[in-house]
Amino acid sequence: MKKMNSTNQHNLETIRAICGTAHALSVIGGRWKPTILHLLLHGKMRYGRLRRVIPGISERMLVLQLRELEKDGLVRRIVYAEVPPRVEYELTEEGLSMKPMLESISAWGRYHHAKNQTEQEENEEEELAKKLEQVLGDLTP
Amino acid sequence: MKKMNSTNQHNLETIRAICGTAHALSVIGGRWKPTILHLLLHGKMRYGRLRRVIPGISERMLVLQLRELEKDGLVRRIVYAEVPPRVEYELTEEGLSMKPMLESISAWGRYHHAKNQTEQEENEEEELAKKLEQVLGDLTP
DNA sequence: TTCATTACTTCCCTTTTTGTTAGTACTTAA
DNA sequence: TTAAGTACTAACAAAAAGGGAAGTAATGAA
Repeated sequence: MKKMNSTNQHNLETIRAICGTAHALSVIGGRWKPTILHLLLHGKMRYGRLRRVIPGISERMLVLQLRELEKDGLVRRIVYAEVPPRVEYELTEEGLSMKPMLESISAWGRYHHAKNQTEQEENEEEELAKKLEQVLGDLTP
Repeated sequence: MKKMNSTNQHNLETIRAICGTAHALSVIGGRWKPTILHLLLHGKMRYGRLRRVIPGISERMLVLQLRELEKDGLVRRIVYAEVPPRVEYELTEEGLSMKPMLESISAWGRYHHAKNQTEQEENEEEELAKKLEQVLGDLTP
């Protein structure tokens, strides 16, 4: 039997209500949402094109994430009554209002990623040096 | 400056932006991480105090998220050789460098949360009005 | 001796998110 | 008649994230 109101859900909602950050993250935090939003920042796009330019996304996920973004008021879905069907997606005003935030996230992410990579390399070098020392120590007792 | 609007260049920048964003989100995206970071922005804190001031967090989760933040170089763990034990957590330089990003996320989150709440209320009002109309219609045929 | 304090760790389970695969409706072109 | 294009939907499976409860070690106080 499932519990009707999981602690998980409750915690999530509490945190979202308390903290703007948590709310924002719950809105843009899906696996494919940053990608979709970045693409739509440059203009509207059809469903099929989104699918083709996002490498590795499944149709299910694309639809799911688009629906959530729509529900959150960030994306507008425009359906043309044609055959074959044509559906376009574009950012709403609210979606566009995310631009500064998205840019600051991206900037920090790139900075941190680069920094951590060099640190990791340094650590690897250190480890290598230690191993080398050990080996040399074993060889020259 | 020359005109450099090749699709290639554009794609490259999109990918960079997405990678940066995805990396950042993977670092701050845990359920309790924004809360922890927000608290530590105001100064160092002991483990027990963190646990007490974060409502609803389990010890398992607190430790898990702190360990991840530490691994990502955002938080420093300071252990004092005492009994009973004392462990303090504080942001590193890199952790502090998140401040502008966290603020822009929080600001947008609050803005969006507020806006969506009023919209939801308006929708509820509309629904109520519709229902009222229906009822009145039924009563006065 | 037993209890309290502190900062964890372990085990097991539930919930949430993401992925895979197949199928739908409709029309035009070959 | 069959295939191709479009924008989905449904059913099921796997993986990741999160939660609950109990246990640990060291020491001093009652």
